[in-house]
Amino acid sequence: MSKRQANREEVFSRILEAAEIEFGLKGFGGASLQHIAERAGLPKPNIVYYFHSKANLYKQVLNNIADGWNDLFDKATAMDDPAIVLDRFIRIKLRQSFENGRSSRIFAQEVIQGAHYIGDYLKEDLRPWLRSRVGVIEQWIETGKMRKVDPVALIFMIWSTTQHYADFEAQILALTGKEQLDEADLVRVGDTLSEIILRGCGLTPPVSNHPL
Amino acid sequence: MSKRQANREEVFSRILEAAEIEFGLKGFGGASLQHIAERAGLPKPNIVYYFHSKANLYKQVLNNIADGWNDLFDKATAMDDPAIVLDRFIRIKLRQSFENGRSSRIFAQEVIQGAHYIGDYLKEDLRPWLRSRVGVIEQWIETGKMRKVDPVALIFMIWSTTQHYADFEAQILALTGKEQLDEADLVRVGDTLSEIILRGCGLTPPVSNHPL
DNA sequence: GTCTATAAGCTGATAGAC
DNA sequence: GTCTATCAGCTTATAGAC
Repeated sequence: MSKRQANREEVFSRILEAAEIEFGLKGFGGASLQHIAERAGLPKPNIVYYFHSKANLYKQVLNNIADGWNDLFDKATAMDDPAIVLDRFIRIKLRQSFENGRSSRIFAQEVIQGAHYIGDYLKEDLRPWLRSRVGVIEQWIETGKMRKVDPVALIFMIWSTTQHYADFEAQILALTGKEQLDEADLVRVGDTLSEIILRGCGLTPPVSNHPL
Repeated sequence: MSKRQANREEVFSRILEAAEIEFGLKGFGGASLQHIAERAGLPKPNIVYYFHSKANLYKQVLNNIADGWNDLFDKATAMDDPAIVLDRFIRIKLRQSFENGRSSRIFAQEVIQGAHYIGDYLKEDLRPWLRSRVGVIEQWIETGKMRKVDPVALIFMIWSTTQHYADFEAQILALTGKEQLDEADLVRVGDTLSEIILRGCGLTPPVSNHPL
């Protein structure tokens, strides 16, 4: 790779990171190329030169986020133990919320505002993923491995409870008086969520509650 | 009340409703007084005349939303049956999400963007409310009425799972292929959430599962 | 390829006529 | 009290120098 290409990629990722921060703080409409450029340490027109338009830069940011979301739950089959799979799924999702809240907040704002830029991803990628995971849960129920619950509502439940700690971080900090959430919070919340949801599904939580 | 005052109040509420819609769709930064004025059927300067500034109009909208959030859980005491109280709390919250999602989405965007305009409400109103509800749950646990769980994490769990159906409505519709959520969905999701959370707390869900 | 300069339009807010 | 006309500043995006 030439020096020029290396520099080009470095500029690309610097802009993307600056854009991620600004879009996360103010949403698509509230963010401006001006502030993104300042944060990236570049003249404003360079942003447009590299990404053609604000909307396109936003799409790139959204794509980057969606790419990083491959969960362990992906590979689970009807053969696996639902208690272990769901416990891990909850704790991994929760850790992602604690450690990379910005991505979750950008995605949340995009969905709240109607999912106009990400609608295709939801219908073409996430929807098949959901259907296949619902199939696994239905098999767990049919084979008596867990209590009969609505699989879609269960998955939405795990998503919402874990993402809450990223999306509503400001509210949680204001309510608890903390300056930031720490590893102890992660373990405590993970234990609570895992125990309630697993017991609610008629499962026994795994003995070793590693926070992962 | 004079005719003039009546008209004044009607204009006030018309602007507030238009603002609620625009802020809900695009967030504070993305919404413009121009579009709010057009939606309200008024010239743009009238918005500023009535509400002094965009930020103030936004605060008024936020205040209106917070005022409407007094739950039945407010009046619960350690004497009450946690199964009945929590079941009702979940179903009322869920119905609010189904029927008035716009309010939830405005509030969610405000919190995601840092809760700068609503920070005082969180610290001065919602925080004491949370502390008092945590106290009730702790007494339920101490008197053996329910299993020991982290009370704060439990309340966040109920908030997040119910608000999810308002805030992430676009995602849910895209994933399920529905055009809108209906009464049957409300009952089905309410049953699932109530059963999982109550069983997870060592409680037996109430026999009659009214959606309220 | 990367920058400066600038265009064309929209922003929140105001001044002043009626 | 309500409107028209307008302000200065910021928005995205482009044209053209280097």
